[in-house]
Amino acid sequence: KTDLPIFAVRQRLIEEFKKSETSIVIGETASGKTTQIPQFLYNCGLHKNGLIACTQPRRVAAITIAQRVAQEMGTPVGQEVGFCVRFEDSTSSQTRIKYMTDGMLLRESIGDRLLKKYSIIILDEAHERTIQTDVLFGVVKYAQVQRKAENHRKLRLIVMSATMDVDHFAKYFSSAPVLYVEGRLHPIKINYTREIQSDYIGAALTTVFQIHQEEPAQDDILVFLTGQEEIETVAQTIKDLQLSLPLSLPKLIVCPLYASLPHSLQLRAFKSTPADCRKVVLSTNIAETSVTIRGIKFVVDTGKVKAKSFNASTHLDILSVQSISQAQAWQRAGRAGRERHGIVYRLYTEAQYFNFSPNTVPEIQRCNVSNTILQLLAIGIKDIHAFDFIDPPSKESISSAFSELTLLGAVVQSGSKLYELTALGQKMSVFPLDPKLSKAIVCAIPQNCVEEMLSLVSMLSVESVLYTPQAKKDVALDVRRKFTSNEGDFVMLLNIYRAFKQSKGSKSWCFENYINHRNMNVVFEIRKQIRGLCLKANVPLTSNQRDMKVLRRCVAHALFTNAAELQTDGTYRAIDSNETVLIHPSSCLFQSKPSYVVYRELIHTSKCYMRDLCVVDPDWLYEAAPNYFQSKLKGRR
DNA sequence: TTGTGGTGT
Repeated sequence: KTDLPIFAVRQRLIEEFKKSETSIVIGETASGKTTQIPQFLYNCGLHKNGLIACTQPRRVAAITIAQRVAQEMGTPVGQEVGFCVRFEDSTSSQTRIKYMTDGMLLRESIGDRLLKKYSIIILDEAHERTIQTDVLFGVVKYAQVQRKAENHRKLRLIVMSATMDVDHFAKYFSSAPVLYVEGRLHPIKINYTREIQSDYIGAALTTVFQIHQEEPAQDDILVFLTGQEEIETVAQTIKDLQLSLPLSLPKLIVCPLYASLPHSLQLRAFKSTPADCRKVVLSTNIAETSVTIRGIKFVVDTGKVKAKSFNASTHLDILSVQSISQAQAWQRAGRAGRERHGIVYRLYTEAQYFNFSPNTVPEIQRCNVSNTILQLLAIGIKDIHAFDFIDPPSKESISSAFSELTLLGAVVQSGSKLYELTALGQKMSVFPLDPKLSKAIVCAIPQNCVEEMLSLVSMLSVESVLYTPQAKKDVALDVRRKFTSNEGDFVMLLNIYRAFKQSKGSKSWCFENYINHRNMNVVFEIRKQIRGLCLKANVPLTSNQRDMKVLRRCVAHALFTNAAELQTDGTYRAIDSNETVLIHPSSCLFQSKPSYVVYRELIHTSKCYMRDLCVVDPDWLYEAAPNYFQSKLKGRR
């Protein structure tokens, strides 16, 4: 390990850390900064017996890095070195170096805004600009100043990032010194197309076969595409085309890679390639940051990505194919040069590259921020407009969040631009859930159906638990028919949860019923966690197993802004936005036409569809928000 | 009559 480039600058880093309260460390992955810098600080006693936090955007990273560092220090995980992620905390009173997800540190700041148990906080992978890291920037900056003002122990901050946006970070952190650590990336040759490619999928196929015919086997290829369907189509095309190639060429092993692919199939992409074969990994942006594949020599970059954007006027999240940023293009290119020099084929011209925006728009400017705002208020930040965001969300996005939270009764306006948490909002902020789902739990308390609501909310908090492979679609739908309900998908989900519980979490039960076992286990974990939070908050764990009507009424009280009304032409009208919407064909209510429903979410594809529905009585909607519905219905023609 | 980039509490 001592041959890592970081050891060459160890002394200089330590001196700089001693000198300045805030430092910025720039270094590529594989520079060793994440594993070594916390150890340097610990070994020279700079933490003064407080905790050293090192935050990561991803759970897996927090866990595996902690394990590696513990091994290097020759101690079991959980003693001097530990990790803390949702559902799993390995730390003990001995722990001094704590790897944690940034979301976890943010949660802790609700209990102590000054984060007093930490003497050093390292924000790692800052260039990824997740919502949580962005909010933490403001929280730790405030904590540092305020701790000084209140004569608490000094808080030392270290921001670690790849080579992007350096000036932006330095400026935000009052011109903190920037320290560079050499990476270990091998040289990469970049090729652009000479002409603009109108068909990036066709261009990707051509490039893959060109590499395949000209380059030695064993040199694997990574292709960046935008989504599952595209990847499966390209995979099939490569397999088909391979049949017409000369037999003398090496065999192509095609490996799709995307997050919703079952784990066992994902693993194929990481297996080493047999001699005389070549691996082609067809991946979404999961291979940009979340996973690393060894042995990649060629990267084929289509320059496209599927990304979310938020429309504050319609309150809609839209997922669409967009051009990547220049920073993303370099991140992708870097995937080629990890073990030896690599070659990158960019399927766009150099002029197009210079037209890409230099940096990816931070997530906080692309998504609905209701949850973030609720969290900031819970931390104790009263004036959101004055909060020191490194890049603030748009005014429209913030006011859209406030109007949603006001409607839900979570906040009230207490000044021209000031908002306060209500008692309800306080209760809601206890749960690490979408605000509407937190409210559903609170609504269940007076109706005495808390246990059922915990199950439902947990089911609604994961990606779909239904597993419907295209080839076995009819069988899957048929075997799951026993769970469906004319009261809607919410009741169906509760039925599935109950059957899964009765099977004692059986994997074979899931297999037989076309249910995703991995996601069901997450449902169990979430339920256990929020049930624990209820106990801590003295929420009575009441149960009403039979009466689904009372459960649906609570749902109506919490999700009334997601209500839709049947129109005479058979379509629905979303009452909040007045848009025409349809029942998604995957819903168990697809064949029926209930007069009023609430939905979990809208997805905008070929049409605007409501996904996950619950049949409601319009009276329940009025009960929940009389003024809102009166004005909404007045506007009707 | 259909489709889900990736994370996280």
